Amino acid sequence: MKVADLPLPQTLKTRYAERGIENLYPPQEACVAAGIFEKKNLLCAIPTASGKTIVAEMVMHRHIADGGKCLYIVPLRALASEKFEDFSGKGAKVGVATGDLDRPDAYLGRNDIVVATSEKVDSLLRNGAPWLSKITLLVVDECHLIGSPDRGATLEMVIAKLLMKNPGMQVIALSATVGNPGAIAGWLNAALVTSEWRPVDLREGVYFEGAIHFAEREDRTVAGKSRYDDLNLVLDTVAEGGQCLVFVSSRRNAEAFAKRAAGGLKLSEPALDTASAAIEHEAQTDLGRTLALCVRNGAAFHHAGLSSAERHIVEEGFRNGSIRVISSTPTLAAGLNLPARRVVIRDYLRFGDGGMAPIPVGEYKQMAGRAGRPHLDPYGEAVLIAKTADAVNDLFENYIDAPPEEIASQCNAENALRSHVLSLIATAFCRSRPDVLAFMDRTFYAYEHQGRRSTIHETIERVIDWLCDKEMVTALGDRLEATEYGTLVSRLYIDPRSAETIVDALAKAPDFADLGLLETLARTPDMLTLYLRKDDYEVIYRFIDEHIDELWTGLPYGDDEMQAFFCSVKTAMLLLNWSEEVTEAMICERFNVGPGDIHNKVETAVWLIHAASRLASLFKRPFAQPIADLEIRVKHGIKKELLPLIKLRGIGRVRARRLFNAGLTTPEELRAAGIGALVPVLGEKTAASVLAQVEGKGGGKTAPPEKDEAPRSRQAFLSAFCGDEE
DNA sequence: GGCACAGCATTTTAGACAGCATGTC
DNA sequence: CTAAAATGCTGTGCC
Repeated sequence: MKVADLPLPQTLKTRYAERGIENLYPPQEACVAAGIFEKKNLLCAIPTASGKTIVAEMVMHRHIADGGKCLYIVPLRALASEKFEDFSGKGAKVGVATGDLDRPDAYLGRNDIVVATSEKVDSLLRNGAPWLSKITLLVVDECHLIGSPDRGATLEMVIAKLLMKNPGMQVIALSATVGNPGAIAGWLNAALVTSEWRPVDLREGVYFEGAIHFAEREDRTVAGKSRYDDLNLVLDTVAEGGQCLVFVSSRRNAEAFAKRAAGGLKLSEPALDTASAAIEHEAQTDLGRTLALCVRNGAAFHHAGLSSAERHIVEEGFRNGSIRVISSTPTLAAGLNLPARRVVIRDYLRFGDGGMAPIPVGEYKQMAGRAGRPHLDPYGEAVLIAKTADAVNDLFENYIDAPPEEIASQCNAENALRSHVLSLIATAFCRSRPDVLAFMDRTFYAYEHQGRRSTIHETIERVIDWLCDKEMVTALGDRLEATEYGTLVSRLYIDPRSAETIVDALAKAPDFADLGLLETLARTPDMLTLYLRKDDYEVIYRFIDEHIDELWTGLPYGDDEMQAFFCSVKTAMLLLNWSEEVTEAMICERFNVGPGDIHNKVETAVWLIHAASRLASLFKRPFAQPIADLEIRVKHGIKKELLPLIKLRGIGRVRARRLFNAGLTTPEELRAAGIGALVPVLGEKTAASVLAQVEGKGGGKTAPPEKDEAPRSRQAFLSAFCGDEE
C-alpha cells in the first residue's frame, strides 16, 4: 500500500516522501484496513519501532483536514517533547502541555494537535479547559499503561472522561504487545490490530559460557576479551560496528558497568572528548566527573540521578554514534526512542517489596524491543545473561517464549479513587452517588468485571464517605457537591490525603517555620522521601532534637512511623539545604543523591508548597505570605535576603548572590549604583538588561534557569549539617 | 608486630506525573 | 511467592 494513495493532505505526503516513507509497513496497512480513515476506533498492539506513531499521525492529519482537533496522550514529559518535535513542521499547528511546558489554555486550544501527559490532560479537565470538548481524535500512546499500579488509573479515568464528554470522538490506542489486547479493544469499541512484525529482525537469545544461544539459529560465540561476560558482549558488538544498551538493576551497577566498559573500550575520539568536556563543564559533582571519565572512553551510564544536561549529552552522544554503550537503569527502557544493535538485559531481578523479584515479561519485551536501529543495523539482538546452565532454559521459558502479562484495571484502588472521585464531583461530571457509579460503569474496570462480582461499589462508597468526612464533599441525600476546599484540592491536583496532611499540620502549627512546612510536605503521599541510610539515624535524631520547635509534629510511636518520620525529616533537610544556598555538589555528597534527584525533589516541593499556600489562604491566612516566600526560595534555591533581587529577569541563584555579596541588595540599590557598578558583577549584556528593568520600574520574571556555581562551603557529609564535631 | 586473607556481618537497593497565571513573533 | 551483591570487619595464620 502506497502512502501516495492514502486520503492525506499533500503537505504530509510530501514530508513523508522527503523522508523516504513511500510504502506502509504491513501492520500499518492492517490499521488502514481496520478503518482508521473511516473514523473507526483502533487498538494497535504491535512492537516498538514498527510505525505506530505514523499511523496515529496520518489519522490526525485526516482529522485536521476535516476541521478536527487532536489530542495525543503520552506517559512521559520527555516523550511529549519528542512527539512534539516529530509532529511539528508537517503542516499542523502543534502544542505541548506538560507540567513544566505549559501555555495558557486558550492558546493551547488553537493548536490542531496537542501533545500532553495523561496527568496534564486530567488537570486540564479538572480546570475546565474549554477546547477539550472540541477534540475529535484521541490518541493514547503506550495505552497498556492503564495497567500500571501508580499511574494507570489516571490514564483510564482520562480516557473514560473524554469518551463521555465527546461521544463522537475517534480513539486510536497504541500499545505494546500485551496479553489481553482483545479486552482493551472491546472496552474502546475498537478494531484490533496485533502483529509481531518488525522493520529490523530481532534475535532474542541467552548468553551462557562464551556463546549466545538462540532458539531458531546457531549459537553465536562471543570472544572472551576480558574476564567479564557482560563486557565481552559489549566489546563483541562494538568490534562489529554496533552499539550496545545494557540494562542493570541499580544505579551503582550502572555506574560500575560504565566504568568497566570504559576501561575495556579505551576509545579516543574528538567527538567523545567534546561530549566529555561538556559534561565536565556541567559537573560540579562526583557523578558528573565519573560520567565524564566514562564518556571520554566511549561508555556512559544513565539513571535518574543525572542532571538533565548530563542526560541530554549522553543520549545525544549515543544517537550520533560516538558513545558505544550505555548501561542504564529502567529510565531508558520506557522512555526515549534510543535503539541499539544489541541490548543486554543483564539484571532481570530487581529489588522491590520483600526482596529481589524478576521483572515482568512486558518490561523485558520493552527492553528487548530497543534492539536494532531501523535502516542502520542489519539486525537487532536482545541478550539475557544466564549464570547457570539451568538458567538458560528458565530464561527462554520465562522471558523469550513467555506471553506478555495481561493488563488489569487499577481503578478499584482506594488511593486512586479518592482523588478521581473527588474530581468527578468537583467538575460536576457526577452530581450524585448513582452518577458516580454510573460513570465508573464506563471504565475498563467495569468492562473487565462484567457479570462478575466486584467490590468497586463498596470502595466508591467508602471513598465518598471519606471525602464527606474531610469536608471536601457535602452530601444531601444522594446529591453530592464539592466544597470550596474540595474544589481547590481537585484543581491543585494533589492527593486528597496530602491536602488533609497539610491542612491538619497548618491547623496545629503554632508559628510558621520553613522546616515545619517542608517536613509536612515530605510526609504527604505526593512526595517520595529519600532512602534512609544506617549512618543517618544519629544525625537526623540530633537534628530533630535541635529543631524540635520548628517541626510541626513530635516524635511518633512505633518503628515504622519513626522511620517514616526520619525519612521526611531527611528530605526536608535536603530542601532546606537547597534554599540556604548549599552547593549542588555538597548536597549530592551529604545526601548521597545526584543532581537529577535534587531537581526532582525541588520540583515536587515547589508544586506542593504552592498547594500549601493556596490551602493556607483558605484555612490559615497568616501563613500564606511566608509560604509564598518559601516557594520562591525553594524554586530558586536562595536565602531570604535574595528575594528582592530574584524578581529581576536574568537574575538567578548565582547572580543574585554575586550582587548581594557586592553590596547590592535591592533593585533600588542597583539603580542607584548605575551601570559602572553592575558590569564587573554581571557582565556587560546582563548588566544593561537588568539596569533597564530597574529603571523601567522592574519587569516581570521569566528568567532562564541559572547554572549552579554557588560558593563552596567546607562542610561535607550529612553529619556536618548539624555543625557538630565527632 | 604486621600483613594477607578467608569468612562472616552489614549495608544498600528504579523511576518521575502534577499548579498557577500570563498572552504570542 | 521472593534477595543478592558489594563492602566492611574480625579473627586467624603466617612471616
